[in-house]
Amino acid sequence: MIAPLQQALVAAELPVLRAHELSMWGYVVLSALDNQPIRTQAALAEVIGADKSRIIGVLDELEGDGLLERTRDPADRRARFVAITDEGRRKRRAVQADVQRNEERVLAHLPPGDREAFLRSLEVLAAEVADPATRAGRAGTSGTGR
Amino acid sequence: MIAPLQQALVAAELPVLRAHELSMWGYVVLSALDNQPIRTQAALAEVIGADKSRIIGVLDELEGDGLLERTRDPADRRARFVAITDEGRRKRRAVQADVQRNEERVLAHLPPGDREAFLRSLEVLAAEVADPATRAGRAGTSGTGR
DNA sequence: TATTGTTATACTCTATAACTATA
DNA sequence: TATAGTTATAGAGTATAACAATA
Repeated sequence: MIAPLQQALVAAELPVLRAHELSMWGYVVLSALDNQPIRTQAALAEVIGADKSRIIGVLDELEGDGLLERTRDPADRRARFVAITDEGRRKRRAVQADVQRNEERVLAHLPPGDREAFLRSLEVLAAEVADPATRAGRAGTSGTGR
Repeated sequence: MIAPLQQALVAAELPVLRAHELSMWGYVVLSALDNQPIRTQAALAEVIGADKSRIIGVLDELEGDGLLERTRDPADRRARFVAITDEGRRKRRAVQADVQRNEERVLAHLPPGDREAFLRSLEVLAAEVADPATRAGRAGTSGTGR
């Protein structure tokens, strides 16, 4: 049941992102950087659950649009700080507002009590899968195998 | 929040499917056929939200494993009936049992009330995205259904 | 030798467009 | 001409491997 739901949510959000000239991953990156400062690109990649090589084109584009800045770490000249700019923050929040409007429309037909419980449950479950150790022992869904 | 959740659920179910030597789409097809009889491959493809050309390899494999049968429609020799076999039904239900065990483990940490509301909401939302006409508030499918 | 960021390559899914055989 | 099923081709997205600079 979750699969078609996510599919529909993504489909509903794509036009919003396109209107702001932002890719899906671009939005994910800006959101991660707006939520907390992240030092290196590798750390950023891990936070958003992507491969480090996968976000490079995204970072190039965001930097070209002035939405973030990359600066070399003087202490370790291999690494690059990556930080969201004020303009990036503005754009991220504008997009987020539109996206949330979309989501509220989807949730509009749930009874208020169910709706609250649904969102609360989503947070619990998302935290659970993000870090299985946070909840009671060994959920065991982390076997990525490779 | 939904994206990583689905990702985790799929990741958790892949080993189950592999243990039963069944592909993701194979499971989807068997489930659709077990829920209701479907006449043509095109109709089946639409029910599961896939392109008609995409399920052919899946059907070939399922048929080779004796999990479903394809027979020509005598009235229209272009079309092929597609029906799940008893063995297919057995396999589908065995897999479903394992999959549900997985899902229950994920949901185990929700308070009972939230858990019920969560599943209830999922059903509402899934139906909503599957058939947007229901969004007007249980208007039913009285009229010309497409 | 190991690590950060980068580039290049290969693989998986998916969608689209031809092709056949019937109608 | 149109349709059901099939096959072939092309594209997006992703993962993996090789690479350069620095440690």
